[in-house]
Amino acid sequence: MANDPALHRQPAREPGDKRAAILDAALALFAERGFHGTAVPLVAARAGVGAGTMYRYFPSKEALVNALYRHWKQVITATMLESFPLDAEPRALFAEGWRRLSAFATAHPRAFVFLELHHHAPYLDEESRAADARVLLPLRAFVEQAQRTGAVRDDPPELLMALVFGAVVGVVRAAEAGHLPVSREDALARAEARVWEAIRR
Amino acid sequence: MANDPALHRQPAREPGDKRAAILDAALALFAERGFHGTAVPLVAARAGVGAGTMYRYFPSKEALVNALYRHWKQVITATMLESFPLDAEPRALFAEGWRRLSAFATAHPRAFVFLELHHHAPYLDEESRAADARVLLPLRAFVEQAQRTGAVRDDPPELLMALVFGAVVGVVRAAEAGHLPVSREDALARAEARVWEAIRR
DNA sequence: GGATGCGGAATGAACGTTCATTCCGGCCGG
DNA sequence: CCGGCCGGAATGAACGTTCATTCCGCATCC
Repeated sequence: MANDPALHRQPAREPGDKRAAILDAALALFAERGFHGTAVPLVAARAGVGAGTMYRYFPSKEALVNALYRHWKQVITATMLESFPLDAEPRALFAEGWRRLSAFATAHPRAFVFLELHHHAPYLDEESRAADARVLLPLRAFVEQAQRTGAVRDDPPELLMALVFGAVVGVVRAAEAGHLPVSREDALARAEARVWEAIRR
Repeated sequence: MANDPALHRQPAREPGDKRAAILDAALALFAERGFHGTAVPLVAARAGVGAGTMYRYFPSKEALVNALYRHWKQVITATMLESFPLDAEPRALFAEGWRRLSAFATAHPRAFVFLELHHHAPYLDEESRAADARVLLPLRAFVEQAQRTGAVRDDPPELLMALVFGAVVGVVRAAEAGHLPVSREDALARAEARVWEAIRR
């Protein structure tokens, strides 16, 4: 920002520098105050740019929130799916999936809250909505495979996924609010064992 | 609403009539679009009253959302706590608590979503925040009692509660979004058995 | 090598719109 | 008739967005 002397000594103007600053500021504010509760000039101030500069990088506030949503959805999708050990045992598969989701929530808590808060919001466009399916479909396939081997209960896969993901969100939000007497990592690790008991046969 | 001729022929003006209409309209709109995303004149139109009339019943938009929050928090608190069979077995206690929460979510799905969405929002006042503790503290006591009898795992009670409540929210939201191949009641009933497995010793 | 001027990025004051809130003329029950 | 309640037009503040202007690094020229 303006009080950073380095900016004056070394311009260090990499391209995308400000774009990243805007996305970062928008993530924090949208996660905390919601889309309608966040004024564009406020995002600009937090990003350390002028209000007009926002519109050099994003054509509108809606375009900004969509870009942000897609960016983090893409990160969480890659985190969950990249080189997943498909051939592992169901129990190990669940542990690995949980571990990856926990790692994302721990590394990027604001992004996790943001994605959860803006899920299916009316100002997200088709492309952003479609991004959801890209994670959910492979996950559903894992559940069905685990059910076929008899390791997981025969409830509807969507129900089990809603239950598991809901539990993760509940624990992360409680940790974020400071309601838990243990660290987020510790809480998520303990919850993993509990939730596996919920879905295993 | 405005196109109901009965309103003109028979005033049928019970006291609190319009107040209830306003609260009902606000519930639907706040649950769907959020606080900042909902314009006051829109609430008035949906309630079938003039924009100015809103301010005869609530001094401000903030006062309206606080009244709404407190009303439904009070309803869910009464639903959960009233004449609870304290002396029952832990398994039956859990079943009854789950049944009551499910009944509330089924009877008032918009209120359930609204309460969840506005939990700890910055425009809620101290009184509204304090209402939360009135449900959570007795529930925590139940968990601790069940842990003492050895029926429930010895994880932090807050963690178990976050996990259970998160799972309920996850299932309700999935049902609300039409993502489940079974009805909300059916989904919640199946999930009850699953979640008990998660927390029982 | 230093001065000059150019081009695009950045800026923030200003614009039209939308919002929460106020105000007032009319309407309805007594 | 009259008094209170009501509706919706009016109001000012705040919003998203635009645009005339400034700023800055670099190439060019003397």
